[in-house]
Amino acid sequence: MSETAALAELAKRRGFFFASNEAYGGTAGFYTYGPEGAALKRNIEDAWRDLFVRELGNMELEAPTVMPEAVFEASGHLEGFDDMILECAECGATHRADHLVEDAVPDIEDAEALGTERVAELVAEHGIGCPSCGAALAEEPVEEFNLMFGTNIGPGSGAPGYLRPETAQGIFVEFPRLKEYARNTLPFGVAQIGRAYRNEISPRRALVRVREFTQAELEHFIDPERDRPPIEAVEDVEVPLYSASAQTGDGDGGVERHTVGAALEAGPLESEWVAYYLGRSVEFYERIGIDMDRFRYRQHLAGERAHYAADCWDAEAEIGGNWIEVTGFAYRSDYDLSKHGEHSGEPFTVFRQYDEPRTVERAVVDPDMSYLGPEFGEAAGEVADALEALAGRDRSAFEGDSVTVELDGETHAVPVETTGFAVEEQTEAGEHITPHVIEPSFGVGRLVYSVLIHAHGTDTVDDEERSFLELPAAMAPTTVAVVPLMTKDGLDERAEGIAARLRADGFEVAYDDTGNIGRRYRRQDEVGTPYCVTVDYETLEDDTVTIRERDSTEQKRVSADDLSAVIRRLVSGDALSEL
RNA sequence: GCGCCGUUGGUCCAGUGGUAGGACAUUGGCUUCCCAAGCCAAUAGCCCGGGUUCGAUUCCCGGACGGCGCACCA
Repeated sequence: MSETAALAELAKRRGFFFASNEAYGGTAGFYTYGPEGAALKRNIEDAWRDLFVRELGNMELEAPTVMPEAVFEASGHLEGFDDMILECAECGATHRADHLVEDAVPDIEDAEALGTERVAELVAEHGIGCPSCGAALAEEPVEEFNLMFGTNIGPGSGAPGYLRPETAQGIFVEFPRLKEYARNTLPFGVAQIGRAYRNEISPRRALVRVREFTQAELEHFIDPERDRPPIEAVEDVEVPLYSASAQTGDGDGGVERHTVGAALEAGPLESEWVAYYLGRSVEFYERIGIDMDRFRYRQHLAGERAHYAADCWDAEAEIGGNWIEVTGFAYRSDYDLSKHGEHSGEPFTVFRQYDEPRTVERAVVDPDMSYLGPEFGEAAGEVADALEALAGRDRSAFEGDSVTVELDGETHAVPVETTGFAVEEQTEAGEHITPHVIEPSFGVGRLVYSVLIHAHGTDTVDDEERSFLELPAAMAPTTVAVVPLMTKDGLDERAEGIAARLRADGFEVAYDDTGNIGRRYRRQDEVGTPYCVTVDYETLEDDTVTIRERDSTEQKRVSADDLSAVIRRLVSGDALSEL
């Protein structure tokens, strides 16, 4: 059985994840995390939060999943997530109509912007045929397919809304308030863990491509001219880089390991900020249990990156022979905030003070409206505006006795003394800038899946095959299982007492007294429980128990009183053999 | 979305035009002083709809779901 098939079987049987709504035939693209999976996912999210929110000093928010249409008009999703689909009546294949037109007509590069009707006309005019079977497509309608789930906000159909296709917009749209919260000072980072929705044409491969998924995103707002990441914190971190040139065959074609510092100096890393987060993320992947030998950072190819992304890398994990994207690291520049600023009319900017206030000379006017009014009638206001504009661009026009402005092809002469023209010195403390954004965007479901695939293994213990999940102790759904050797002579009562105490001390504890002891160990191995505590006859004599380690199957006897402290040490990384 | 293949207890599979069988798992009992052991018993299934047929889990059509390929993946 392939590793993906083996994991799918395990995931279903042991409650990690499974297709949703199976009682009703199932719904493609939706998965339910079972008890083990929900716990693992939560632990991974907490690890992410611990690093990207707490340790890096960022803030976290929680925004709605439904947003009004205007947000996606601004973000570009309404247009950009909309595909033009054209179906061939002959063979039934569907094609991107805009791509067909772009391929067939040399001077058209963005057919999508032309609209469906025009694209349909172009298909007919150029006699474009079906790439699959060659049949003429002239009679086929070009249809829109939007990857966003639409809904209505409020009764009726008055206010269209969409389920967000990425969590990021929930942060961007709140920027004006968030910058207030951040006391108008850059840089600051805002994180969010939440659901996003895409009505994928073809959901595939378990948790890899689904229609509802969890993202953990950080939007780090910076002043592109002044802010630098604390790169020294990560410059010695080694990162496996799969550069664009390696992918296109210019390089040696493989993954190269560099330190962040070296890769910034000599390439292929370009942006310090992206490099910083690549370096930071290594620790995260290691902590959650990604096998770093099956992991790489892949640089986007030139044609692959979004038009606003200056430097873009994906973190990819190898699963069943395929590389899947688990994180996108993008330098989004000021694209998102600028768009929301333009569309909303609100200031998506931060005031940046100059080091020293600057004194600038500025030509101003203060027209005497009691003259302009009677003289120019209803055009007076426009004349005044024209004077102000003229003062800004050509103060020499005000040197004579009269100044001439042109309005709708008509020239108007205005006596200079009525314009209130003056050159003033003004002090400017700073300017409004639109912050740039660095966005590490993690797909939580894909991380859960990668961690499970990488952790899943089999070995042989006492001639029996064993299936186990080598999860980091801190990620495991259950930290410790308490098992009595026998369910008699009071061993089980004693074990229940120990389990209760461990629970009171804050551990995720399982208690199991069914079947023989080996079976119970294997059960815990299979869901990744790192430690089993066994209560045996010696426990009754001297109050000691054994701790069994999942990975080595080795055991060590410790005092029941020390149990919580010992397990705490083990979870934080101490080895059982060194206790 | 298209094409090919598939869908049988919880899981993995066998099988059949006369409504099914195994393995593992699960539960209970016995046994057992540390790694899925053994014995006994129990629970539990033919994806959905329509058609053909005396009778369909089996054949045909459609749908849902899954795997792979193509397309798609701002």
